[in-house]
Amino acid sequence: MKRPTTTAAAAPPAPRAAAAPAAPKGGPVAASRESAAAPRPRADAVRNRERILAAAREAFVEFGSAAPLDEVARRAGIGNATLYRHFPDRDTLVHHVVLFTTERVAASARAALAEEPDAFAALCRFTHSAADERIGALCPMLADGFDRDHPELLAARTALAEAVETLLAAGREAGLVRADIGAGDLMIALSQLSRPLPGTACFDTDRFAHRHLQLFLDGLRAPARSELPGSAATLEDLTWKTT
Amino acid sequence: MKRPTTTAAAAPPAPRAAAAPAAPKGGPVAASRESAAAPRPRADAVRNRERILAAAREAFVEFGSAAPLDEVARRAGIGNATLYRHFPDRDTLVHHVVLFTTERVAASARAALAEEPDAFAALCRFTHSAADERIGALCPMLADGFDRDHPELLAARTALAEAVETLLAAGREAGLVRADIGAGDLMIALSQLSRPLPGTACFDTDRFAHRHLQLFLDGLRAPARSELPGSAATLEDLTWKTT
DNA sequence: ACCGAAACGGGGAGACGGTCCCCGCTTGGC
DNA sequence: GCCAAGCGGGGACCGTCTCCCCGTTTCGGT
Repeated sequence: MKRPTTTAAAAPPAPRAAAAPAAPKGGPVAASRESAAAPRPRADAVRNRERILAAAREAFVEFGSAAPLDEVARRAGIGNATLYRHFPDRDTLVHHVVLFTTERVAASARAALAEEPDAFAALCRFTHSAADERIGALCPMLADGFDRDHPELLAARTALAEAVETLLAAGREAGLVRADIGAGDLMIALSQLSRPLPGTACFDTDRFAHRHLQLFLDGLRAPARSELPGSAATLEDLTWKTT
Repeated sequence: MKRPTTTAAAAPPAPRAAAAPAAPKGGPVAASRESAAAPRPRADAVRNRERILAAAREAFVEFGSAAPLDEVARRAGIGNATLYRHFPDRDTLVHHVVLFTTERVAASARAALAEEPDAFAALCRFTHSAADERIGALCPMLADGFDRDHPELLAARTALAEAVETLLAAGREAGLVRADIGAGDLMIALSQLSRPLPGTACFDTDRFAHRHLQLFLDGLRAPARSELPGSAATLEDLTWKTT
């Protein structure tokens, strides 16, 4: 859960070796001039990059997106200079953490949908694994200066939205999920319940988070046991927010 | 919080009129020397004191107990000097906010218990009104330097604990609340769901909070719809926490 | 095994933001 | 109508975070 060793999480800031064969042998010197600025990054640099993203994700969930960067570096077990070398400023780091997390959560939604035959079981599996993936790290996206409309993010967010909506729709159609809730309701409550209580790195969040998520999920089952105040929260309700 | 000035956090900054008749008319000058320092506070001072407590409660829920004090003053609609005059340092303010909130939440628990015939309805009423009372403002109590054992707080906390336990026990005995949850589970989830999402003073928390609380409450009903991981959280689990 | 270059870590200057005090003005209360 | 308690704004101090500099280590190719 804490080790993001799985996929090639995001577009690396150091342009990857994608264009490797682009440089013809004939002119290695000329190749180094412009397009072929892709000297495959060192193994330890890649490892550190992933450690930083994982550490930042935890720290952002705990302290918000204003978490001290030196603290992030400390948790990642690296020097602060290394952090700044990989991500020149805070905005860049936040951007990549959000992207990283969005993609991982979306992947877990698709996996749940594909692998669980029961629609409600799929919803449960997604919910618990999104908590483990620290979906709360997406909250900085709602903050003021964040570039919500960056193409990379837009794509990732759309994919996530689609997966979650599908998951919920399946549950509703199977008559297993009450009809008066929206994907926004799930995402908000999920973020809230999986966050550590403020000022308390101390007692382990996870022990309680999964209990309370399960209780919440029990409340989502059909038939509904009560009437809800207000109206269902859609995912648009989350991204819009007019400051 | 950072400064261990904790010692005197107790003394009420504005000695109330408790000792009002202590000053005999015969010697008003002599009276001002020591014991009778209880000149009934002015009406506007009392009003400001309450505004500060209310504003601080909101700010602490939103930013944690490290919220900028100038921000608290701004929300209270007063100058910062007035804030410091009422509460000489942050610890004192936090102390009084926690006390204030604890007492109000406990009162609402007792009211729910006394006035609602149905045990589950009482639990619902308490839950929603605790959210309105910003129970999340009690979280600073879990922070590092906080003097949890101050007599005033201890009494208030005990009263709150007793009321909540009674509320839950009534629900359990009536067979309306599942048996595998503790008061700690309720209080934690309640705090979490009623908190604003970080970095977002923007979209109104309350609109969603009550929906999600209601969903959570639906999950608390008997019969239980699932088996919970871990074990029930007691209220001791909340106050202990060994840093 | 060796070498060059890429990557790393620690320490510190600068800047930002929060705390808290000082002093002239306003307002409540007798 | 008096006067003292209470108020508000502005600013100096100070702790903290950011970000850069430079000597050292480690990777990866030959």
